[in-house]
Amino acid sequence: MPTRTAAQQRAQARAEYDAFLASCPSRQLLDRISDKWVALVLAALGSDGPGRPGHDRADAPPAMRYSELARRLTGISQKMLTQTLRSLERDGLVIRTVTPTVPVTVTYELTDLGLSLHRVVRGVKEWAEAHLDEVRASRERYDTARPPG
Amino acid sequence: MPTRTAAQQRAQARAEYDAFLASCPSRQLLDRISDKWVALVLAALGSDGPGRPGHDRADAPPAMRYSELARRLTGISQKMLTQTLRSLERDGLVIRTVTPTVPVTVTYELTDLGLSLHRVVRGVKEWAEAHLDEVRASRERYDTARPPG
DNA sequence: CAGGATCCCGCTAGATACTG
DNA sequence: CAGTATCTAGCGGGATCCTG
Repeated sequence: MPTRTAAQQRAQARAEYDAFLASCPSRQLLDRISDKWVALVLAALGSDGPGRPGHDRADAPPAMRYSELARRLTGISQKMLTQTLRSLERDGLVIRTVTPTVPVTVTYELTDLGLSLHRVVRGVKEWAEAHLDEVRASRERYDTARPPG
Repeated sequence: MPTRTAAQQRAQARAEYDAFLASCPSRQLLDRISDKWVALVLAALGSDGPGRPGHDRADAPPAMRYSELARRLTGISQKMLTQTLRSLERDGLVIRTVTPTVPVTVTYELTDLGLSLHRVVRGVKEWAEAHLDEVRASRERYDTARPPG
């Protein structure tokens, strides 16, 4: 009888990388994906169903145009949007498709790898939306307990 | 017959906040929790079981001392550790406990709210560790396809 | 339409020194 | 031990102008 379960062994076998260690390259990757714009872009590209009406296939991640993303992510600068999308493309999380119309049409869609990250990262956005009130209440308590001065 | 399922209605009812909107306060909260150090601190405080041996209760989130956290999160500066912990405390995600020994002992532990965030954020760290190889391969392909120059 | 290039400011993260 | 205080360099990120 083993001291570890099969699930634990699997988890450990996969974890040759440890983001707790500054020297581990997974630390830098964690830094990259722990980003507001990454979360929002992935959320936009991964959301299907009622939140995003009018897309073609119901089961596949919808492709979105650059301008669509820019409209969806209010307040993002074109620089940050482009930069984020390039980074995601380089990391294999999104596919960039250029259609030579005039003017040119560029669409972005999640890869399978990007979809897998979307599934975990969407939770962060949803958590923020769901628990904002509790966080605000806590801040108010904290700030009134020790007045800022 | 409703056009939306009960689950969809619930999700929408909760989502009075929308982080896609720059004006929505949940956007700022998303920005705060989309942070490398937040992810790592929560991961450290939330991890129980074989990853962190020697804690007292097996089911409760373990309390950790400041120095323990500093040792675990290699490369973090004391400034960032303190700052991150203060922010998490203010937001109601961790509890800071001061024990008047000499020298003083300070421990941190997750609140229920913090535990709920930990459950979603732990996935991000694990994703980075699990998929780093794929990301690296993608980067190499991308960079060789278009040489940096 | 979908960016590329450039300028520039602000704030943040790190290093260092000091303390109850 | 667990911080606080101060300084500074660096760069993240916005604004603006230009283009295939």
